[in-house]
Amino acid sequence: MHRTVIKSLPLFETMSDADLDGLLAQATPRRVAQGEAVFKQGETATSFFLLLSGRLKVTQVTGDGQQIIVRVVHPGELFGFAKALARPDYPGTAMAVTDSMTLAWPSCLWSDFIGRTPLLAARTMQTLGRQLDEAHTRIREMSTQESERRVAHAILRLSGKAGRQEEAGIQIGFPISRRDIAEMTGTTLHTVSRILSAWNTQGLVEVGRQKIIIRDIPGLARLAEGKPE
Amino acid sequence: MHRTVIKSLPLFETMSDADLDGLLAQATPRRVAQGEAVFKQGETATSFFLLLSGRLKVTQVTGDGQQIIVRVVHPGELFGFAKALARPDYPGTAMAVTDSMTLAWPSCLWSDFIGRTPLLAARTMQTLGRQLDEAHTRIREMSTQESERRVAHAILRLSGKAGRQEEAGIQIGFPISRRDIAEMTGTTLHTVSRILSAWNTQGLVEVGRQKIIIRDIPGLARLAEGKPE
DNA sequence: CGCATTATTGAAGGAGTTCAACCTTGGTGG
DNA sequence: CCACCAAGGTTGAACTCCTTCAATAATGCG
Repeated sequence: MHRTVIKSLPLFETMSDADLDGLLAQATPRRVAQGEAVFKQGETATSFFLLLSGRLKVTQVTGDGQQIIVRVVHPGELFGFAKALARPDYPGTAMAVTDSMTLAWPSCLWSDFIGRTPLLAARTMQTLGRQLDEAHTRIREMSTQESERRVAHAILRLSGKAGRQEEAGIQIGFPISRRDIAEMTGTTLHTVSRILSAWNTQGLVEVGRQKIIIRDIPGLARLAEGKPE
Repeated sequence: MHRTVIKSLPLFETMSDADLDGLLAQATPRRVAQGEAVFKQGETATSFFLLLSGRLKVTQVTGDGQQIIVRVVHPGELFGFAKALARPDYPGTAMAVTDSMTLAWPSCLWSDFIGRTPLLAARTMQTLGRQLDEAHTRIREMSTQESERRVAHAILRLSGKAGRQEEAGIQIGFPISRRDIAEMTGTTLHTVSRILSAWNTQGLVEVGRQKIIIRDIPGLARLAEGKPE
């Protein structure tokens, strides 16, 4: 039933129809409503997942209650593969920011999953590598850049991954709050609010409740690069 | 010649002697003097490496010349496996902080390398996962903690990986400057200097030129956890 | 319609950066 | 062998970006 969707994903493109069917036979589809969690930080990792549609955010909470957004999961991406890290539990909480569809496999099938096609293992490693690269980018930005540039970078990244062309500009294709952006950039919702308000006045973006439309991508990019206006 | 050393690494423990010999036959050993680079950021990734002895730091430079330390490589760890990310170039510079020994394989052997033993692929993925986890920890710390706690965490982590028991306490087993710590924690060498001086006065550590001896691990741990003294 | 969630904005305060000057240490070469 | 110098380290003072605290407004869901 999801065959055609999955078949079109780069992750599975080299897999034969028979193998794919075998894989799908063991998967459980699940609908996740907005605001609902697929799994919670610290829970035993019983499954790993593929996001078919919608959007998730993966968060971590620190001992003293502070929260950060570790990753945004886009359709076609694997998530919750704690077994790859040889971890018994999920390191974060995966929550739907829009109504989403996931496919779940039991964790014990992980080695089977990546053993099936050598390419699948390689692809997964590449995904991991890309995430690592992104994490290092965030670290670099947090170390060296002021918050306005970090927010600009974050929004540009989101627009690339989840941008929808509208008349007014490119809109981030899922609800996103000031707090979310703050948790992605290592600042406070107050600072984000001030920055977005300023950009709104300058005509760079158009903001609303849980909504951001980018009107001037090059302008934002210039800000992100730290160039003078 | 390095057989016994390598054989004892967890990475290769399940490999047969014959396979190991095959692998070693294709590897090139190389001595790297302190301060010398194994590879530089942006260079074409012609090889991937294993650190036999010594210690490396992997750094990245931003467009505007700011530098951060992405990772410290300890003996027995793989590094420079850009091919796993399907990257053509090295994302950072690997520099020896002590005289080191490395083993290099041509990049084209990477798929052969991880294909040889399924376990090797799994292990590499776990390594990648651990690095990702560590990166997220750094992001979390940089988002939520003041610099003193971050420095405490960084030093505790180093002492765990490279600590040497001395009479005065546990010494970090390689030369490390204030600047290095600043580049690992996202602050300035000035701030690190002030923090270490204060700790020195309090008897938590004993500092010297490129040298740190930890005298009170529990005390540092308490600081790292943000507990009141 | 009411209330919770999200967002805005002002004011005050502080942690850390930046700038700057000076001190230490160890290695090198005259 | 010791004088010098570069690299590493310390420390003060000013400043600033961002957080924190606080109060108010807008939005949309039940």
